[in-house]
Amino acid sequence: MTTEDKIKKTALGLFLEKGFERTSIREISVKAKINIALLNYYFRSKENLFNSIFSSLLGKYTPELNSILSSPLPIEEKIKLYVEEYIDILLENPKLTYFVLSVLHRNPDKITKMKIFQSLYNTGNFSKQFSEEVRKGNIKGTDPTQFFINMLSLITFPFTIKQVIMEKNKMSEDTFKQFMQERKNVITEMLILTIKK
Amino acid sequence: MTTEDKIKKTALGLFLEKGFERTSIREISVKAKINIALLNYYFRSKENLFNSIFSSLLGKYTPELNSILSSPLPIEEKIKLYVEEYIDILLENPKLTYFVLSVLHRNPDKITKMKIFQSLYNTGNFSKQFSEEVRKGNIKGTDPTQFFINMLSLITFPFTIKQVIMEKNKMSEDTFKQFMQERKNVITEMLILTIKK
DNA sequence: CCCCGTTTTAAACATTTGTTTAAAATTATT
DNA sequence: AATAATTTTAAACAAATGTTTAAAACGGGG
Repeated sequence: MTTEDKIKKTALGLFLEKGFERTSIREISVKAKINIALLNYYFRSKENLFNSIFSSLLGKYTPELNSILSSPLPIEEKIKLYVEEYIDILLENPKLTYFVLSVLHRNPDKITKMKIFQSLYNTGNFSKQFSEEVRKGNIKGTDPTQFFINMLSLITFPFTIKQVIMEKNKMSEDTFKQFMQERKNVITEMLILTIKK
Repeated sequence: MTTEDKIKKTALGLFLEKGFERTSIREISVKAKINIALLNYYFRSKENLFNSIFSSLLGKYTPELNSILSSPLPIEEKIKLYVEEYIDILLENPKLTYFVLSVLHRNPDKITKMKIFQSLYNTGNFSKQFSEEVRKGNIKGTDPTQFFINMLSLITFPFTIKQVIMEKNKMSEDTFKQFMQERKNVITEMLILTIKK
């Protein structure tokens, strides 16, 4: 593994675990067993390192989600696939949601500029299809924006309070995973129930 | 206003806006127009100041929400009231949800100890009533835990991505408020639809 | 008016932070 | 093998952080 990759991998782990400000570049360098100066040699700054990592991470997951949303599938299929895929991603990376939120709240002004962010909430195609189905009389006339936010909320929020859920319901890591697997159906059925005539 | 209150008020504003680590005690003291040392005179440390503020803030809102959950109202009424009250609280304090999440992720181990946290997710009474209604055959047999998390997700998550929602849909501050007002019905109807036989 | 507890002040403290420097080591090129 | 370019190193930098000190200012009660 190259030095650059060692840095990125170690830093990602720490950023996910402790957040940006609570992770020092010294901690990264010690854990990655490289000299501190290398951090500023490969990336120009801590901020830059973070952005690089953040983009890589989102770039790893967003294409799959977006391809579902922009596929030619019927809307109910699409919802089902999206929910399942998104939950699978978050089961693989449970801290992702809070990670994204923390970036959002640290740089509240930069949102517009970040393409990677827009691709995470790429509702354009979906909303169009949704409105079309409403027009055709196939589904109930709900606000597409409200609907999409419902879907996002139901999928992602539980992961931000994972510890609370586990604590409250005395779950192990495995039971939580199972809980989220069951949740795929809970969410899908709920969403489809809302739009079904 | 007493010095202590000036500190708490100023610090709360900054903590909400920029988070714990990005807010320095110097910034607080300058903005509150008090000497830095007073911060450690009244509260013993920055951490302590934060905890004090955090408890005050949650203590201001949780009782109302808990009184709804533990009231003798029928479950559908209860859901409606809870959704409305919670959204009203968050409209008044939109950063509250992320604020709580940031505490949760900064102190992932301390959760159990914090009583104030438990009172925020005080599902005991509600789940009991929910199961009872299922037993009586009044509502569909869904998992109360899943249901409560649905409710929490639908209510709180949109506030954590407020900027994204506003940006994406070109909303002003006022249209966002209106959007969340409409959302009260969206959520209530959705939740009741899920449990209605 | 003076004393005493409370409150406020200015200054300094030790650490930690991200970043830079300039030389050394390593690798690649001719 | 000699030179050039890249990578790594140890050390230092300035700035910012939370916290503490010890003296000063304040205010009410005897």
